[in-house]
Amino acid sequence: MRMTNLYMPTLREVPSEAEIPSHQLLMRAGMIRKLVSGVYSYLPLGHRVLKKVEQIVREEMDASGSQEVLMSAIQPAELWQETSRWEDFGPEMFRLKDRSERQFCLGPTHEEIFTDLIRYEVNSYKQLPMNLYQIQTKYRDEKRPRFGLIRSREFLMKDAYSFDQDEAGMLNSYQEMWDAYDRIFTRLGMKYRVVEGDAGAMGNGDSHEFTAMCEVGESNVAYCDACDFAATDEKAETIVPIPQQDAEEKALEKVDTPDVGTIEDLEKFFGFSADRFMKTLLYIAKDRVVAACIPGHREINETKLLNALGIAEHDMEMADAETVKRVTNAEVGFAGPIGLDKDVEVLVDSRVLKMKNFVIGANETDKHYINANYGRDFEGRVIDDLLTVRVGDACPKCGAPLVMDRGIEVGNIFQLGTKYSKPLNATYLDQNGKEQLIWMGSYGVGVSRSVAAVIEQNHDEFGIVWPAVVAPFHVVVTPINVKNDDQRELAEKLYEDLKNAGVEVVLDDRKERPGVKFKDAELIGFPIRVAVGRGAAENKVEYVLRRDVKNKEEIAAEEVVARVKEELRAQGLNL
RNA sequence: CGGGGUGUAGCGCAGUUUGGUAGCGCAUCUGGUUUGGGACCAGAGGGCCGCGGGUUCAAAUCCUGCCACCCCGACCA
Repeated sequence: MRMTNLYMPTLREVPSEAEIPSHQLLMRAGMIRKLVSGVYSYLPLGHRVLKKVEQIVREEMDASGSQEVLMSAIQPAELWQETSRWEDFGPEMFRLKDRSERQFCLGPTHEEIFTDLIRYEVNSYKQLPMNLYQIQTKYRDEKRPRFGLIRSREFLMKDAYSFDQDEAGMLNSYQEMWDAYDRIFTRLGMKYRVVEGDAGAMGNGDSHEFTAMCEVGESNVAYCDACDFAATDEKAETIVPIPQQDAEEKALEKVDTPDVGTIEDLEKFFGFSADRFMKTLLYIAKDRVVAACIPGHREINETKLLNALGIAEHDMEMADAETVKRVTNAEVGFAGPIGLDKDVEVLVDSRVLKMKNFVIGANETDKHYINANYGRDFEGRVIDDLLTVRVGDACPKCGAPLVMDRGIEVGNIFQLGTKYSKPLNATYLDQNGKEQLIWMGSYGVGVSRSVAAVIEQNHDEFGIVWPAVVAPFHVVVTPINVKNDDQRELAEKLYEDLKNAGVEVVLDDRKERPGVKFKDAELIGFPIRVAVGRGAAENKVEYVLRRDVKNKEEIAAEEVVARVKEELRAQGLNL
């Protein structure tokens, strides 16, 4: 490709809307443009990268035995109503109606649609196991699209669904997908971790997330250096030590605590540390109010609370001040489990049961109880764990202190069990002629998100540093001065030679000064640059790797093709 | 959805306080010089100043309603 024919509008300045490196660089390198919030167009360079990531995913899925299909993005409401996810999925679903008012959505995921595809025609155990996948555009009306391709409302995803006879089969399929994902992200050159995840709206079995580690990531993962434990902060089980407690239960007593509403205030007021208090957090969950009681020195984990309540995220929010006043008869800051409005369900983190003689809100402005004790003074539904993990917490597996890091969730795998086959009645006849539910799994890779993740892990002050396997082109040939016949002719020759050798090469034939060409080449991130300049008359050119741009090597023109092929092979390309 | 902010040329911004010819840098076009790290000179094109109402002789500027976009918080591939 000649650069004069390539639509790659690069920008010198950073668009003000772009906050993180991948978004800024994708915009500046002329790879994407925003259409509306959370919706992007892919220009030629960006499209080539997207296709390459897609192809790596496709190859590894095919290698795993999964079969590619293509489903519509438009899905009828009826299928979603069968699993009751039409309501459960909530406002994130893009919904639309046809001319006769029939309801549809733009698919945010395809469990229902794939299950429907196989439910009438997979009838026998002989047809199982089966695994189908597609690489297709997904739609989610995110509350807050952000960070360019990382959180967009339209995105390219590979989604796969496995169908098995029983749990053992499902676990086997799950492992196969895990292995395939390891191969995919390894080929993409990613630094990633596989972490236990919370299944959320997808299912209720185990799930794992493949997280590309980087500073701007939106997921927090907790992991252990001493063993293989790793989980998202939503999922990670917390081990929370409760300090030595009083031996005897003391008498409950109401005390004045003027203007002492927060845990910090309480610590100052009583001179106790935060672990001597119990917080009572009020939430509105599907039109009712719930109270979550947790040790005062820890933070709640709303995902765990949602799971305990069995509701979806969009059905719960922190209670507003008005609601707090109504159920506690007090200003915000004095909520406690004693004397709360009787319709409020009280959930208690199990660690509270180990605490003795602690301080709680009295549901009366400027009053707290001291010496409160669970069981004697109040009760509630005890939940094992409602807390958010912290750096330094004991690893639930081995007890070593946990470490936390950020990352981008680029893939996930879910054990679905019969969550979808049951409501959709996807069954088969086993060897005994008995009808059985199909056991399912679902498996996602964020293809467009992976493009952004690769950039987050591979860039420098000058631009993108593409791994060759996903680079839009492998090589840029840069004649320094296109008016110089020697340079122009040698550059043209190298361009042809490289093309003939199967290398994806761009000839920067623009009438620009060298600085402009170098800046653009580094911004776009071609893995290899061959500059044809003053050495052209002697058949000498400059050979530079993007990942080591300061290191310039002068080589003979005859060596170029061999050197390029050698480098690209070393980076995992078949040439 | 709550809080904050911004909408002026393709990109980055000034101008709005105090109403009076719509500007600057980059990019683009023409001509010339230049050619190893985002050149220089001369000239040129490009604007529903987010949209609708209102006030005024006069609105980018004041009032008002709406919309879009961005950031922070809670959710996901």
